[in-house]
Amino acid sequence: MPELAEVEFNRRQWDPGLGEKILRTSIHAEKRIFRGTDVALLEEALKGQKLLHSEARAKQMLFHFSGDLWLGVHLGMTGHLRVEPPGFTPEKHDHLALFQKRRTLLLRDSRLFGRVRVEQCRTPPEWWTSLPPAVTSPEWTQEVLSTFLQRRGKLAVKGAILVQSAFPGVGNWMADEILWRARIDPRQLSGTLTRTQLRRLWEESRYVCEIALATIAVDYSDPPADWLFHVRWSRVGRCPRDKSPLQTATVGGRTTRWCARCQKARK
DNA sequence: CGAGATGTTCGGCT
DNA sequence: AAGCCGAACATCTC
Repeated sequence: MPELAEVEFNRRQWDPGLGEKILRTSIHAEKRIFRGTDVALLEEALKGQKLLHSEARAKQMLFHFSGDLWLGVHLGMTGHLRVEPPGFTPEKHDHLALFQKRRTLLLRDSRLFGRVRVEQCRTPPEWWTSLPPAVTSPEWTQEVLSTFLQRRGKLAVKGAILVQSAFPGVGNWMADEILWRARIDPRQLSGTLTRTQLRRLWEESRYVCEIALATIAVDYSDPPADWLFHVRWSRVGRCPRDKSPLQTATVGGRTTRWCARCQKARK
């Protein structure tokens, strides 16, 4: 479920708990999502602290608590956040539970590809502050994009879009959406994009991120009806533009869907 | 019942 | 030697 906008949506699920104390926590400490994490901080230090603020960037979330505590959450492939009534008994895959007086904040992740981290420090942790500039930010220029694509010239452009240091927050469906809108064949090599293709890739990357954040992130509502999004999971999907059947193949290591008629490899 | 899934990381190979 | 590729991680669903 979680790419850029879904991550932002999940972050908001814990908003009802802002400004309120954590009375106690419950964690499945031996699970993989806590690898490399000081679970003692979660089990002890968080007690009595208030949830002050939260933020999402790329596929990461950061929750700030009093006592200089910072909780980082990555949802992996199957993670999600939700709220249940106070005293809720965590279920099999509810690996982290924060109990407040009026509700329970939960993280569920069945496949355990996600990650939880905790740190105690004055300022936000380094892994957070060193995240790359958002695709929608002014720093994400055509120039920066061009340099990156040249450096990864032998990589299929689909694979390049999945590189988080260059397209923070963009995942598999967003990559397909961007390429479909930019009319670029996902198999085309990054180093061979024409100037026009580069400009379209830049524009559509920003557009897809912006609109996803304005729809999915807010209330999980659908992006516009003409997006590939609505057909890319159907067995016999057709291109929203020309109605020709979508192609399916593994590109850049992931299942990729595109329209062979309007996404042409150019040289 | 087997294949595949909206993600990351590691190890091997070029 | 940077960088590409496939495998592994763990569980559920179609």
